[in-house]
Order: sequence, then C-alpha cells, then structure tokens
Amino acid sequence: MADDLSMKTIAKQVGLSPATVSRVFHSPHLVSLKTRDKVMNAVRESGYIYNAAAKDFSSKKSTVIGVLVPTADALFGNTLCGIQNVTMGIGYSTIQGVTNYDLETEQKLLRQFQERRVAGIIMTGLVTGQEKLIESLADSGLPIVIVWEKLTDSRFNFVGFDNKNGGKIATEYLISLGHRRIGMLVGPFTKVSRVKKRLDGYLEALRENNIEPDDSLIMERLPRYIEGAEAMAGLLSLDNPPTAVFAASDALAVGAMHEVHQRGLRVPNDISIIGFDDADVAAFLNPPLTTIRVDAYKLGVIAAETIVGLAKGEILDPRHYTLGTDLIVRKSCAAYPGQPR
Amino acid sequence: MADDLSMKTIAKQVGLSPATVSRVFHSPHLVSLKTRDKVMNAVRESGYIYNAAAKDFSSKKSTVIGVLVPTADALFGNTLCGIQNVTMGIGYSTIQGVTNYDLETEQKLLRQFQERRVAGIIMTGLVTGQEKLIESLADSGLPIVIVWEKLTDSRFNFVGFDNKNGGKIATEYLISLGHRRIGMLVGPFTKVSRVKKRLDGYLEALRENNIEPDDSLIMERLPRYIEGAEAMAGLLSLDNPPTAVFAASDALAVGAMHEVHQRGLRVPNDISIIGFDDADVAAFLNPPLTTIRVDAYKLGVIAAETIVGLAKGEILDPRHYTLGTDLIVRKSCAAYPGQPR
DNA sequence: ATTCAAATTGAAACCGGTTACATTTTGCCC
DNA sequence: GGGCAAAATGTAACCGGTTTCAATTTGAAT
Repeated sequence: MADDLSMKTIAKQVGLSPATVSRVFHSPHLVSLKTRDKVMNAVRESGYIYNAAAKDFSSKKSTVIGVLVPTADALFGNTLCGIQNVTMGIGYSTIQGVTNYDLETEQKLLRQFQERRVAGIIMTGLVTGQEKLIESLADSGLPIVIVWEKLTDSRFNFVGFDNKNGGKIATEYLISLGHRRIGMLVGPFTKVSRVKKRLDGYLEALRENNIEPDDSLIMERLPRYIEGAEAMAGLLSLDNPPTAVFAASDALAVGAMHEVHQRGLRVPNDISIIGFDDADVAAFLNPPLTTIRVDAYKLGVIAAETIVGLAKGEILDPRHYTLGTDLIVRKSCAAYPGQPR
Repeated sequence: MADDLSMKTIAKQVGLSPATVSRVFHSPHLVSLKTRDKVMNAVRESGYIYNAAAKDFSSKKSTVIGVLVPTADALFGNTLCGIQNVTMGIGYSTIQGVTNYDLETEQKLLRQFQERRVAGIIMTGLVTGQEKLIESLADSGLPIVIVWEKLTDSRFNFVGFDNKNGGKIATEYLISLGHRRIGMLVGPFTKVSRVKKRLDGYLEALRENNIEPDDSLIMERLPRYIEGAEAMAGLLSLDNPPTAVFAASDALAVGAMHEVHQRGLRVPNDISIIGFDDADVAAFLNPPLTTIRVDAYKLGVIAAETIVGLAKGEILDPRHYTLGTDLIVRKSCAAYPGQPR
C-alpha cells in the first residue's frame, strides 16, 4: 500500500535533499552521524524499503548475476548454495535457469540474462557447442565464469576439478582390486569437456597398466538414472561383460546399480561400480557407493567470489581454479574373484 | 562494448521518436508495419538488446518473481523447472533463494525480494512460524503463492497436495499388508503443515483400523538422509520395533533404508518402508521404493501461472489448488510374516 | 474535394535512485 | 576574528525505458 515510498519522501520528511538520503544508503561515511540517525529513524518509521532495482538502473551497475545449471538436482544445488552464501551477504541476487542440456533453452536463458543486464554469468555444465556464444558474450565485456568445466581457451574464467586425475584415480582403484575388464559409463563427452577429461583419465590408467581399451565397454549417456540403467544393460548383455565399471557421475552409477540388481546380480559381488561426484545420496545407497568426491559447494563459493570480483573490476586477469578430488571408498567395489586382495 | 545502445540510438538511426521504437517492442499493434520493419532491421543490424531492467523500472511493473525453496534438491528442482517453463515463455525471470529451513535466511531472502521489487513470491516449504511475515507481505499487496503447503488461512493462495489423504493411503497400504505396528518418520510437523497433514492421515488410518497409535513410533526429523537414518536407528532400538514404517518423505525413507541395511537387516523382508514424494531416485533404489507420488513439476506450473495472473491483476480472488497423490507400489514393502497376503 | 474519426507518431514528463559539481558548514590554526 | 581546507549538503542532470496527451497523417465516407 504505502509502497509509493521513495527516498524523496524520506528526504522531505526530514528536510534534507534526496542526494543526502541516498548517500546514507550507499556511502554513509559521507554523511554526518547526526543526519544519518535522523534519516534511519525516518526510514524505520515509514517502513521504507530500499529499491535495489532502481539503484541497479540508475547506477548502471547491476547487482544480479545469472546462473545456468544443466539440471536442478542436489549436486548442482550444492553449487547454488555456495553461490547464494556469498552473494546474499553482499547484496547481490541470482537469477537462475535450468537448461536440461538443451541448447535452445540455454540460448534463451542467456538472452534473458542479457536483457536483465546481469552483472555477470556463472555457467555450469557448459555445452561445448556453445563456445562461440560464450566468446561473444565475454568479448562484449560481460564477466563469465565457467563452473565444473575446464576450458581449453584460457581467456575464460573457470573453476573446476581435476577431472582427468579423478577419472584416473577411480580406474586405478578398480585395477588395484584386480579388475582388468573395466567398463565406463560416461556423459556426452563430445559435448561436455569435464566428462571428456574423466574418460581421458580412465584411458590413461588403463594404458599405464597395460590394459587395452575396448570401445564396446564405453557407453556414452546423459547423466541420468535411467540412462545409467540403459547403459549398464548394454554392458551386461555383452558376450564378455566387464567385472567392474566406472560411472563418470553418481547419477549414472545409481542407474547402473539398479540395473544390476534388476537382473538378480549383486553389487559388488558380481560387479563392482564406482561413481563420480559423491552426490548426497551416494553414502545412503545399498550398497553405499564408492565414488570420487568433488566439493560442489566450494565450487559455487569460488565462482561467486570470482564473478563479483570481475563485475566490480577488482579482478582483471582470467582466473583458473582447479580443485582436487578424493577417492571415497564405501561398499560398491570388491576384489576381482580370480585375484583376491 | 557497443553496449551503450539504447532505444534512443535506434530512434535516431531510423529517424523516429524513442516512443515509437518503444512501442514496437511492447505494443507492436500500435505501430504501422512499415515502421515496425524499419525498426526491427535497425535493431538487428546494431545488435541492440532490449533492456528488461529499465522496462521494469520505468513501467513500475516488475517481471521478476522471487522463489523460495527449503533445499536445493531434485524434488524442489522439479517444481523450479515447472515454474521456469511457464515464466520463460512470457518474459518473466525468477530470482531464487534456498532457506535450508533456516528462519533467518528466509527473512533475509524475503527482504531481498522486496528490495528487488519482485512482481510476486512463490514460497515452498513454508515455516509456519513465519505466517505473520507472510501476512504483512500479502497485506502490502504483493502477490504470494504458497506451494507444497495448504494453509489454514484461506486468504492466501496456495497449491498443494492432499497430504492427509496421501498419508492415509500410505498407512492403509501397510495395514493391508498385515502390519499393525507401524512407525512413522515425519518432518518437523509442529512447523511445517504439509507434514502435519501426513501425520494426520497416518493417525486416521490407524484409528479406522483399530490400531492404537504409539507415540514412541513417531519420529520427528528434518527431511534429510542422515536424519532418516538416525530416526530409524531409534525405531530399531525399541524393545518392540515396528514391522513397517511410513516415511513422510523419500529423503527420510532413503536414510531409513540405509540404516536397516547397515544393521544387516533387509527391506522389505525384515521391515517394510514406504516413502512420500516419489523423488527421482526412488525407483532406482535397492530395493526400489514404494512411495506416494506427487507431481512436483505440475505444482510449479500452476504456481507460476497463478503468480503471474495475480501480478497482472487478472486473478483477483485467492486461489487454492489441491492436487491428488498416487500410491506407487514397488519393492520396499512386504506382507507381515504372521499374516501373509 | 471535404470532413472526420481512426491510426500513427511525437513531445515531454516520469519512474527512483546516483553522481558530478557547486555551495554551504564546520572545524582548526594562526 | 579571519582564512582556509575538509566535511557535509544541495542542485540538477542522467540512466533507458514507458506513457499521457497532443499533433499529425491516413483513409474511408460523403
């Protein structure tokens, strides 16, 4: 109702100019203590609420940042929480969008972000085919940080994990258990680079242990439960199925485990499965999932700090963060029967 | 770079007034076809991008809506997707916040929404202690729709499920399987009403089947995996533990199942578990979780349509939607040994 | 050709802040 | 008390659209 309150109203009320009232909010050190108190009292009494939208507009400095996630699941949710926890404290808001790995949706949302004149964009799960779009955005001076990914082009800011090493560790763990026929469930690596890196790690581990990679053991799927199940079905129908599989995301691992159980087989007795991400649910599965942990929350924190620094002009050069990964051993992997350990 | 483009630039370029250019965007029917083309061409050539923030400001009509979720998991993620899918098509954006069931965070985010001058607020997982705040917001004329909840106060808009009936169906299913000692894992029902309703349904089912409710079988926890496990641990340590448990959310059910397995017991052989929500992961658990399905996506769609209608003044009276729930039978419940079925 | 309403366009104020610049106050020193 | 720099405040333009109201153009009917 009394929402037509503005700084001008307050100014009139206390007999000051709007400029002074404005200064009370955005640079109080320029205002005498006495005046500040007078203004704040009037603000409290009238119930005036600062208009951040008007501020963004008039100062030509946006304080909203756009965030793109591929799926609205708990994993990216953690990154979102990390982002929120830094932005909330400093008066920034986030406008978000879920792409569902769909290029058109991604473009639409990006466009929307531009129209909103966001201060910057945090992109997770980039679809590589989009790189030209990102480039053009970045070239226009819009701060962009890519999260979860490591781009080849170092002009961009990104904060991600050592995916290759993670993939290698996972595979080596399986090998150390005596497995030599190891399948891999992997996201669309032709499009998403982080996932390509995990595959690279897998291949490297194989090579270093003198295991010939077998293309028929590599299944390329979107990281969704159902696709993990389908991929695992493919693997299990092989003449010579793997004795262990490395799923490049826990979502795929969950689907894979489900398929194994559906067929009356057991994890890890009949087949070992290791995941990637350490999704919240991983520890609570049956059996609890052995996986590669990744600190999604921290990713969000760093991304947010970076984008804000960039937006404020405090950061000038491209930033590249690479976080480590940890092997979390639980119960979904066992030694290869022929070679106990 | 050339981002200092405005309608005025375009207007000058084509020799028209800014007013006409503006009209091309927001009410093209007022502009002759010839002029429209001329303007749109100039727009294309110059790469001008409409400034939605300026529009919101100058028209005093915001096109961003605030969305509050308690946790950033896949379940609420589905609701978010539903919201996005309607807002995206009509030029609205959403700014989001995760409360983590924390009152202070909720207040902060709400405040932020007000400062941004959002067109309306969609709240999921309301903490009832907040009702005064909500009331004051609603009284100030700000459209608010409560999602996932059914409030007693019908002045508010809400779209939820028949939680009581869902709880009853779940419990009746367990009873029909021969169970009579049935535990319940339930969210903080003193605070969250939807969860209170599920408890009511449970109690009613018990009563109607002449089963005396036992308070020691009711565990009140936040819907998180770990808390589900803890609650189940409590139940299993009882002198006379339940033979089946109804978890008021799948998150609790997952934790509960995990605890059962940890103790070397089996679901459903040793104890039956039924969940609520039908989270994406439910079907992929081991065993697949029997649960009460709820259409979180649809909830989001309806909520978004409602909030936009409210914001545009097309909806005047409070709207109350109550969606149904479905029993999804999978493999986590079995007949009570003493009374096969 | 006139006439007049409808369609199109323009002029200018406005939204609610910020900010460059000017002006007034304050406080300190001699 | 005078002088002067620093601190505090005021003035007014501006951000990029929208919108009201007026002016002009168009087009159909007479």
